Amino acid sequence: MSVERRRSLTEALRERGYRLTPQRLMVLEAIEASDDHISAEDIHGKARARYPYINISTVYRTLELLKDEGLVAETDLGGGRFLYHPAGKAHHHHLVCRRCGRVMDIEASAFEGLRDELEQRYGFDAVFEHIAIFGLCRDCRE
Amino acid sequence: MSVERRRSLTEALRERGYRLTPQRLMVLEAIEASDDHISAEDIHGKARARYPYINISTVYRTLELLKDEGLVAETDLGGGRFLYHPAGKAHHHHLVCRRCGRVMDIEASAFEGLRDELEQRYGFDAVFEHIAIFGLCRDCRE
DNA sequence: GTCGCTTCTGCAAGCTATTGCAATAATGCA
DNA sequence: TGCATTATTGCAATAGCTTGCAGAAGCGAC
Repeated sequence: MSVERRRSLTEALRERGYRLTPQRLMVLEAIEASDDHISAEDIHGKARARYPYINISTVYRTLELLKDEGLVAETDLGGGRFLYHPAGKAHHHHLVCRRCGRVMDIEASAFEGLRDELEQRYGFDAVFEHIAIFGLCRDCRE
Repeated sequence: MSVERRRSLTEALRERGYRLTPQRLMVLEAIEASDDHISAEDIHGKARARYPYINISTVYRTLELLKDEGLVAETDLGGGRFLYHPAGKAHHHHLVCRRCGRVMDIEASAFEGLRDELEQRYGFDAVFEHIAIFGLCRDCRE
């Protein structure tokens, strides 16, 4: 994580009365260092390699904070645990194949039609955040 | 539960090599007796009122079975636990208001557009089962 | 630098849900 | 009706995540 990045994070947190702690930095860096989605357990493992005393509950509390700040996105891809990744990139969603387990990323624009429909029919302002949709991928449909 | 209903359930289970046990009947009846969605814990409570030795793990395993059989639908409405209801009625989904907590039922047809889009763009056969969509209801949008 | 306020952390306990295993009981067949 | 087979149950342990609380530490003021 760059120095500029860290400074902006410090300010972002401080504006809301949060503090910048080593634990929080380690959690965020573990997520940013991951190419793919990463689980809370793996984040804990990476952070503990640098600071063995960090507790898993601190990881979960930090993840909640980073979610609220919009820095990290949480997704349930159906593996019995939540996965996390940086929210900075363009919003996207996931198609999870129930047979082969493959996860495809799709553009958020796929949901625009549904969003408009829910708005018009029910007056509902839907928030789509890293949705996972389950089903069968092209290859597994035979 | 009517006698006819029970007989068809017996046959439905037996066709697949399952057995009809008192525990399974109690779980299913608890769900059917509930007007609304009901949690696993509440199902366990109702069943235990009739048979105090039934174990919570039996409830969960029965729920899994009933889900597989298509008799019961499971939904995560965001309260930190899953909720269950009979699947016999028309399929529907849920709009959950993040502010007031209100849950609106919506028709499954609202998802047809999205389904078609995922099929055409990605060749993906999406399965929408009692989806919960979070956002803001009409009243809470101010 | 250091003092004090308030947030944050680590620990332990707790919650919902799942799983391995041995005992139990439902079903088919003689 | 009784027996053998095999699904099912209850128990206990476990996984993932959350929460209450007391001590630790970040941050601003001096």
